[in-house]
Amino acid sequence: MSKRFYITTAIDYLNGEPHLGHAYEKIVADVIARARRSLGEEVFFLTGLDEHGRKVQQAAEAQGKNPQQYCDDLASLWKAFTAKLNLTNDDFIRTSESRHKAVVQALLNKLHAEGHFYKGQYKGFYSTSQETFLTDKDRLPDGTFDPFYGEVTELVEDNYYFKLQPHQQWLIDFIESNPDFVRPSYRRNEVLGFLKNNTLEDLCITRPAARLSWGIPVPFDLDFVTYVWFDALVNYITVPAAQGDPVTLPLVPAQIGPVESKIELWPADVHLIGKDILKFHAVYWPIMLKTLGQALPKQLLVHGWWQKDGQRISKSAGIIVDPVAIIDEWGLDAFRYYVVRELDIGPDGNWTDSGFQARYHAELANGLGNLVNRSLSMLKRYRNGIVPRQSNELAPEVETAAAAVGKNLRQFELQSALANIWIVVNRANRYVDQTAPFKLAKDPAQAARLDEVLYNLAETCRVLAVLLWSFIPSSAAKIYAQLGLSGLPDQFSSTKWGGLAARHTIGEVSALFPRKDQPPK
RNA sequence: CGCGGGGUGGAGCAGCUUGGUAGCUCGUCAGGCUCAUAACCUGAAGGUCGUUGGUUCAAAUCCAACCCCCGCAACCA
Repeated sequence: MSKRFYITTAIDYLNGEPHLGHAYEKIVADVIARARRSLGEEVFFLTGLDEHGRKVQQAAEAQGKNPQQYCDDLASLWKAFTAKLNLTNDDFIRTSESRHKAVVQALLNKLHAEGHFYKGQYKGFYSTSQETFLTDKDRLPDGTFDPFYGEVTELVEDNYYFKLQPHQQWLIDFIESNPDFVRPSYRRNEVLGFLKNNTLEDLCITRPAARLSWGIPVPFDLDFVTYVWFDALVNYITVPAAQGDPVTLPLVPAQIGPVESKIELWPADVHLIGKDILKFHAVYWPIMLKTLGQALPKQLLVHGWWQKDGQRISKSAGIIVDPVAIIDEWGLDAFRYYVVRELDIGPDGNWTDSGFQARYHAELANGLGNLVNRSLSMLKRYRNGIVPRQSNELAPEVETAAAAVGKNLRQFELQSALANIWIVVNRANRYVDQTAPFKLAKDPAQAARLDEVLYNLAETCRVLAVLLWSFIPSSAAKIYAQLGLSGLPDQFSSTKWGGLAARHTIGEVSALFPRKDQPPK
């Protein structure tokens, strides 16, 4: 068995409900995963939750729950959300799971034994009421701390530190010699700029258990729990280990569950992350992996943030986009389509309700939906839904576009892929006008020509379903069903022209994306 | 001299890596069509591509300087 294409998302910190940003990242990952499978690769898609840390502990206490119970309750909500998004993840990691603890502890022991850690003192200003350290950035203009923090005292505590400084130079060299390691390139420049202009400070990888109990105990010193970021990053390798990936076995001497599969995953092909956590993934994670003797991930794909109406998303200010509400009103595929079409992977984007509705109507309803509807309706009406013999008039253009889409998908250019798909949609709509099948139908002498036109339209719809599969799978499946085809349009190779057989009978026709000119309420 | 992102017809964006008729969606105006989800198609108006200078036969695209906007505490991808 060969190594699978392994793609991960960031694991979401469990202190609230999923919002637009979470949904976006997961959908992008899912589109990439589906596309790779469609292109014939074996894929493993991982997402999950980051559950440890002070904020979770506090939130649990506020609700009178123990942290595990609090996490279990919220985790079921988040898992339901992945289903809501129709994600095809192959596993779902939770950092409070025993398999994860086992791996984190094994890695800590290994690194400790090899001398990568040392015990040192941390000195800082500590707010007892908020249970947090403050820095100079937290000071008010007059130098004091906000009364919100209560009594602030200078506190000294022991912690374990991970030596990073020895790793700075090779990491710079690695990033410079691997231009695709961080994408887009401006994010790569950002990391290089940081590494070249700063001396790496050692990473504090523990917290005193007396102060923070909700974490993974440090196996060689039970007075401490693991720092959440060290804990969280390891998730990417926990799952390969749990799946029996041979290259991770040296890290986990103890078996951590049923390991019959031996799926080869590591190194990850893509870590899809937000721009805010780039440093953890581009600096700390590579160093951790290198010291563990593991290969580095092939690529960090860094996406931007969404704004809403030009303003930063903010729960406290009520500036939010609730993905569940949008999906319930407009359908999942409309949501999946919009976020991928509107925002390229990299820049920040801006959600507006009017922009969403404009794309829904112009591109999904009027463009794609109407094309399928008019094409198949005419086939139904003029030929009783029976596919005429093959005609290749649109084949060259459709195949050219399909090739471009295939290339886009391989390179994670999802926005461009959709643009190329819509070239086909627009071409086919123009074709209807140019050939006017509704006029041909009135003239018995034009029957052969009408057959040609109807075949080209139906076959174009079929190819569109295959091209659209990764993005809007339910709608792509609906197109296949309306064409009377069994199975799913999930193999890119079937974009090859001529898949519809003569004399095949299509299914029932209905609107894919109904217009909503009078929005409810 | 902190770091980064951005400034393209009325709105929102793509194009810039690998210089060579400025493209997309919406909106506006005029026309066509009637198969289809008041959908589709055609044409038109509208841009000194932030400013200035440079490289070049040729720059939105490369280089330099400058101007303006946004993000970099927390909730948060």
